[in-house]
Amino acid sequence: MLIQSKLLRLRRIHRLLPSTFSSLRRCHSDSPSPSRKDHELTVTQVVEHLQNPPNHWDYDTLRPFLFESSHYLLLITLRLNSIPKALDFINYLRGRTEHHQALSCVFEGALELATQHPNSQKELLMLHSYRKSNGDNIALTSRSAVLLLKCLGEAQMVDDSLLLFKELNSSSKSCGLCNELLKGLFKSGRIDDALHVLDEMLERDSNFPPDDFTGEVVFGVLGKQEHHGRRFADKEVVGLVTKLCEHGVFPDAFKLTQMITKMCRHRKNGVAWEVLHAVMRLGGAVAVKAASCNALLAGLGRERDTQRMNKLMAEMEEMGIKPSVVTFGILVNHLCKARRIDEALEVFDKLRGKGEGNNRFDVEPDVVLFNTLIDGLCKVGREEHGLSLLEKMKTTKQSRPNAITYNCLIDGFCKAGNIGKARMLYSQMIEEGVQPSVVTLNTLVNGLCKHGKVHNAVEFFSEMKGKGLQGNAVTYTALISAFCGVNNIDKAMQYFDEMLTSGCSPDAIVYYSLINGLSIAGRMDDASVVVSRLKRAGFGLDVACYNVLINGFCKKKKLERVYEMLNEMEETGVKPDIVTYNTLVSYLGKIGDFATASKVMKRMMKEGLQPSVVTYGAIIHAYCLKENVDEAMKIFEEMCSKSKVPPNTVIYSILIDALCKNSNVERAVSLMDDMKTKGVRPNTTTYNAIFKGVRDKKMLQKAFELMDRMIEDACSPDYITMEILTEWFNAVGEIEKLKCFVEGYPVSSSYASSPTSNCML
DNA sequence: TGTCCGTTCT
Repeated sequence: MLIQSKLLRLRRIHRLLPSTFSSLRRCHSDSPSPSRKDHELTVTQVVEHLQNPPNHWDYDTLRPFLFESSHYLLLITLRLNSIPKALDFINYLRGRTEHHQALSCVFEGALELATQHPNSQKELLMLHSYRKSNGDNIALTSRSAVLLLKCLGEAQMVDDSLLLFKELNSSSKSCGLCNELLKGLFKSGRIDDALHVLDEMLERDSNFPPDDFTGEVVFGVLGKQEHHGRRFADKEVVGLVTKLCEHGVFPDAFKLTQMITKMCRHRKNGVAWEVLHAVMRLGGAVAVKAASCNALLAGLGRERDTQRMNKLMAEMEEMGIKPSVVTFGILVNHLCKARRIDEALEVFDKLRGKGEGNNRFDVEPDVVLFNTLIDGLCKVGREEHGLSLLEKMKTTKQSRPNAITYNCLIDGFCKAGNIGKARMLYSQMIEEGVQPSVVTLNTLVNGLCKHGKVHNAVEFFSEMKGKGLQGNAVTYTALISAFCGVNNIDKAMQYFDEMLTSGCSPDAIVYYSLINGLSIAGRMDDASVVVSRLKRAGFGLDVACYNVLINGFCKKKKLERVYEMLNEMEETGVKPDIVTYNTLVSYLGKIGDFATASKVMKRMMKEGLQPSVVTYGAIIHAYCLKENVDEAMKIFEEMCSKSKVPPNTVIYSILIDALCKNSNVERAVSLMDDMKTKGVRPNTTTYNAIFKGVRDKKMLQKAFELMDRMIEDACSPDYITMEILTEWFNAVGEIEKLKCFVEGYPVSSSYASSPTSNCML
């Protein structure tokens, strides 16, 4: 750029009188024509004359020049080669001539000299101030205007720029000048002023229509991640792009992509859509490449807008915009996230030419595409298929498996409970020289934690730390949650401190997990301390976190803290959700405050939140606690017949428990049957409740039958189950059956004649 | 311009 403008300037001066300008002589070997030679002499004479102090200057000697071509004056000024001298010249002329054009030319010369000065910006600004305070009658040439605007723009002297622009008449305005002004205006965040200038440029009969540089400036601003000043309105963006394109000024592929990406990031898919389509409509496949379409496709994918994704794909095909491997990456990812994995595999096969027609897209799958598919397969529990793709990758040259490939598979096998295979894959990646990342670490730590192997997780983490791999907030979240889960709060706190001292930067989630753990453990004072630390770290609480705290304070019967939380939510604009209301209703029900509970529910409905199964559960539970099982059953019947929320396991469990306590075991048993027909799976709590009932009524055969059903339901007995059954079965001499049951064998007489032998299998 | 890990109440 700089070189280019210098060259332009030189060429301009060159055109005037090349051979007279010593610095140019070297690059201009033509011998000067005789007429030029004449002028050279006179110019040289004047320059020599002006070397005298100004009070010795003779106006008569100079006068002929003032009225000859203004180019000579510019040349003379340049040859003075001194800004103070040029200013002397201007001052001299200002007092003597009516010929304003002469002044303008000498001033232009002074500006040119300033641009060549080592400290050009300062010199130019000095000339600007000079003109502001002394030179009302120095009209600017268009060249002078450009030079001044450029320097004012760089100095962010926007108001001066605008004044200067206004003072120019239409004929001295040029596209280059407007571009300089625009650059300065955008740089200072003066969006409105810039749009005003653009309006002038984009007028139908504009004398200075936009050029490519205008486009570079405007599209650059529209694509920047952040800019000062106000944001552009959606309409302004679309209008600007459209109008520029109508003038034949198109964004390059990079800038268009950048613009679209930015709009999509700001959840403005609609604007991005219009912008891309404006460029497509006016510029076609020449102006729009796959990358820009991909940016929009990715945005649409994030919003799950399948319809418009399809439409855009069709348009690309129609216009001859060739999709790239990234296009397919986005498509496949979208299908995977929608759990439409088989369709994703179909797309994958198509581009590799396995489907009908050969490789009609001429696209080779890359690592990202493979990884996307493998992850998609793992997420729906098809890890084995994922493994086969891993093997396929190893046979290709351009898409060797990387850490992400292994991370997806390791996570898949962890989630499926196959920790052994996950660890094997880890060893395999090391063997193959694929460097594990912090995500690999986190995936394994989390997998181990989630399967009750917290100790192994800690061990693995230490091993990785030994290899120089630091954990991040995700690692610590997994460990903190795991230790809270086994009620080892001290260890959780210890890891939280380690995280802070190890220089790892925590995020909101890691705070949430600790607050959650502390609240469940009933350590509300500690939870409050972590909340204030979270706030000090610049984070805020989300609804889920408020819900956790409200629940914790409810359990501790600290109602004033509950209200404090609710007020804070209102102040910070965090809207209570159904969980918040359920927590409150549940608490009020438990303390028997039905009046307030019903008020809360009314408020909930007013906020547009419909009661959920948990809301019903809370009320049913409350009636059961009041030993009003009839009312509880009435609500239950209502749920079954009228409401849109069918009862779930928890609700059945509550009622079965209450009925048994009320000695209505028959009704409880019939509810168990009801669950079976309705397909609601009982859990251990349900069985524990009914076991207590049948034990109290000494219904031994029923107990055997239920034990078999419990095994069928893949529901394992816990220590409460054992407490209920052990003493009873001992007393009636059936302890062997209990042993079989614990090991997962059927016990009722309809199954095995010899339970003992069964147990030995 | 597309791929992987953590918190979420009743």
